[in-house]
Amino acid sequence: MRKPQPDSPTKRKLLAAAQNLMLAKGFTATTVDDVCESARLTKGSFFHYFETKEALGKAVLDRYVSTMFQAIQDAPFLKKDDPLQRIYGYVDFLIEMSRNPAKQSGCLLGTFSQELSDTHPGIRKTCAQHFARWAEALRLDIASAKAKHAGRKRWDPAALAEHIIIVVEGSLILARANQNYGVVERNLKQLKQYMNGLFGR
Amino acid sequence: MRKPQPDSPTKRKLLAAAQNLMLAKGFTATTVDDVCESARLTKGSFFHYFETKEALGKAVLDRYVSTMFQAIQDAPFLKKDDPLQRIYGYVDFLIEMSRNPAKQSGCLLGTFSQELSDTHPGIRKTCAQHFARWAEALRLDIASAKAKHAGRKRWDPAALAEHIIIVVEGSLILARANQNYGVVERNLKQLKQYMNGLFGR
DNA sequence: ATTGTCATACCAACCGGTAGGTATGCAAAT
DNA sequence: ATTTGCATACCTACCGGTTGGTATGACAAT
Repeated sequence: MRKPQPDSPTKRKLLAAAQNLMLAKGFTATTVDDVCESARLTKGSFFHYFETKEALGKAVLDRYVSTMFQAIQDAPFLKKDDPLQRIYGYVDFLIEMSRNPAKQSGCLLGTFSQELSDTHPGIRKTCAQHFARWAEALRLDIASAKAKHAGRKRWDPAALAEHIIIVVEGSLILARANQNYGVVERNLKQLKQYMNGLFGR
Repeated sequence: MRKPQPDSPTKRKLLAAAQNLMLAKGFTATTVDDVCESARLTKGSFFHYFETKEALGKAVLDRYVSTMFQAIQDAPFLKKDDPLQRIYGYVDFLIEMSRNPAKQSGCLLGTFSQELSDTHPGIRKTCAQHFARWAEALRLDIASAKAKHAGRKRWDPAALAEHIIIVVEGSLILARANQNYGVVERNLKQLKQYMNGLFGR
C-alpha cells in the first residue's frame, strides 16, 4: 500500500519545488502546503513519497549537493593536467557561478547548517558530512598542487580547503543581505590573492 | 492602554530570552510562546511590549548588534595608537571570542540575513545596514593602517573590511555544522596570513 | 479478449495541535 | 482617576500528518 517508487517524475517535481522554496525561505518557513501548491499536487500525494517533512529536507539536501557535485564534475577546468590550474580553475568557476543570476540563491548546505543544527541533529550531521566531502575533494588537488609548486612551504592543504569553503559561505551571506552577489566575486578574488602567497607567486 | 515603557526590566528579559532562542533556532522556529516560557511571562505581557513577532526580531537584532559593538569598544586593543595594531588586535579579539564556549552560538546578523532576506524585507535591510556599519568601522582603521604601513600597495581597504566580515560569517557556519568552533580560529589565522601579505610583511 | 488481482499514484476531506494575535480584567503605581 | 504591567482566556488560520477512497496499470488466469 505504501511503497512508492524511489524515483518518479512526481517525486522529482516535489523535490525541485521544495529546493527552490527552501533556498529562498529556509526549511522551517517552507510549509508542506507550499511545496504541494508549487508542484501542483496535494498533500496526500506528498506524504505518499515522503514520510515526514524532515525526510523531505534530507532528500532535498542530497539532491542539491549531488547536483552541485555533478555541475563541477562536468566543468571544463577539471580536465587540466596541472592540479594548481584545477584549483584556480575551481575558484574561477565559482566566480562565474556567482555571476549567473539564475544561481544567485545561496547554498542550501549553509542555510540548513545555520537554521537546523540545533533542532534537527540528523540534518546537521548530513551537512557536516557533505562539507567534509567537499573539503576532502579540494584537499586532494591542493595537496598535489602544493607538492608540485610549493613543496618547501609549510602550510596545511586541508586548512586551505576549509578556507575556500568558508569564504564561499560567508560571501553568500553578505551577498544575500545586500542583495548583491558582487560580494562573492570580490571575496573570491581576495582568496586568490591569498592563494598566490601560499603557492609562492 | 498600550504605551509601554521603551525600556523596562520585563522587556529586557523578553529580549534576552528571544536572543538566546533565536541564536539557537533562528527566527522562524522560535515561537512567541517559547520566548514567554523562557522569560517566565505570558503572551499577554509579551504583546504589551511588542506589536508583532517581527518587531521583536528587529529589536533583538538591534540589541544584539549594539551589545557586540559595546563589547568591542570596551576591548583593550582599541586603545592602541597604531591602527595596524588595532586591526590585528581586532582579529585576535575575534579569535579569543571564538574560544569562549559561552559565545559559541553564531552571529544573529548572519542567521537573520539567511533565513529572512526573502520573507522579511525590513529585517533584511536592517541586517545590510548593520553589516555596512561594521564594515565602515573596520575600513577606517584599515585605511589609516595602510597609509602608515603599506602606502605604496594598491588594494582597497573597504574590500579587506568586507573580507574580514565574510571570513567570520563563513567560519561560523562551518563551525556550527561541525559543532566545533576551532574552525573560526583556524580561518581567522589564515586571514591574518593574507593581511600580512597586504601590509607587506 | 476478458476478467480478476494486486500494487502503486494521487486526491479531497479531515484531525489534533499550535501558531500569532486579541479582548479583557485587575492590581499597583502615579 | 488614569495609566501601566501583566495575566487569563480566547480566536482564527494554518501547521504537519492521516484517513478513506478512487484511478490506473501490469500481469495472470481464463
